[in-house]
Amino acid sequence: MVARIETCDCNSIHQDVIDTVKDHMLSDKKIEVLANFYKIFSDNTKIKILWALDVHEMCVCDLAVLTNMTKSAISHQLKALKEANLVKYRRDGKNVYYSLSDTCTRHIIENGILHTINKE
Amino acid sequence: MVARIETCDCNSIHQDVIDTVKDHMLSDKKIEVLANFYKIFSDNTKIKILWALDVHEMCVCDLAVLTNMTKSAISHQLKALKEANLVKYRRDGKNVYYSLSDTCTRHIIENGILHTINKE
DNA sequence: TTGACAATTGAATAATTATTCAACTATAAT
DNA sequence: ATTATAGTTGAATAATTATTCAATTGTCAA
Repeated sequence: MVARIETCDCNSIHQDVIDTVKDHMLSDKKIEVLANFYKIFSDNTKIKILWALDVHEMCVCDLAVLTNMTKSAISHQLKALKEANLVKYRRDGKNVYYSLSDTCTRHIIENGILHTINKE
Repeated sequence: MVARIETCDCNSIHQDVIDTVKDHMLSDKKIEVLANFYKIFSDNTKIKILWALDVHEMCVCDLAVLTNMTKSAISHQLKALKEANLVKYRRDGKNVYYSLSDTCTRHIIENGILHTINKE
């Protein structure tokens, strides 16, 4: 028997509505994965990096100059993008060149722009 | 004359690439607005609320019970969703009923699910 | 094999966002 | 009017995420 933790002191809950919604609810796992996916696109730096890489592959240093940030900061961000499978890389001598690994990336960004077109 | 703050000590920057990318870059404003838009979808609670409201309009208390969170926490989240113009509300007596104000919301979520389908 | 430099890493710090808490407003019923 | 309940609010706190800093790795050239 699990102790139910009350977070709500309401009397007028609509239990039928809650039940219906629960039946149609996404799984916690799906929500978690989805939130993590959009988390990438909720950061200015990451969007900038992704958009730049869609134009041309770049090394860490190029990205640092472009964004006026340190190589370390960029490297940390690229790590997150790698873990999300959004970028790939190749080493050439001392440089590591990054590029997009997923064609959806541009669409996600463009789609977001469409939905925010009147908000700038 | 603006003092250039050096964030990079590299010698091997590819200035041609940086220039090309700069030409195709999104404006800072667009990136900002876009990041703020996706910020909404980068939070588990907000996704849960939005998905629930797509199924049926709900009062704050219903949402609190559904998500097992306090009314206050839900209310704060709803405020953010209101400011993003994603939800609308109507008062009926002591209750305030929220619903989606933008049909794009479900598409954004479903689109995200498509892109993360193999990651759960 | 040593020096130089691009890149990465982990830990510390800074910045941002979510939640809690207590006080408050709005509405309805007595 | 008073009381009860739904919802909101602002400030404090907690939790999360980004950036900095210092040290380290990998590669190349001398």
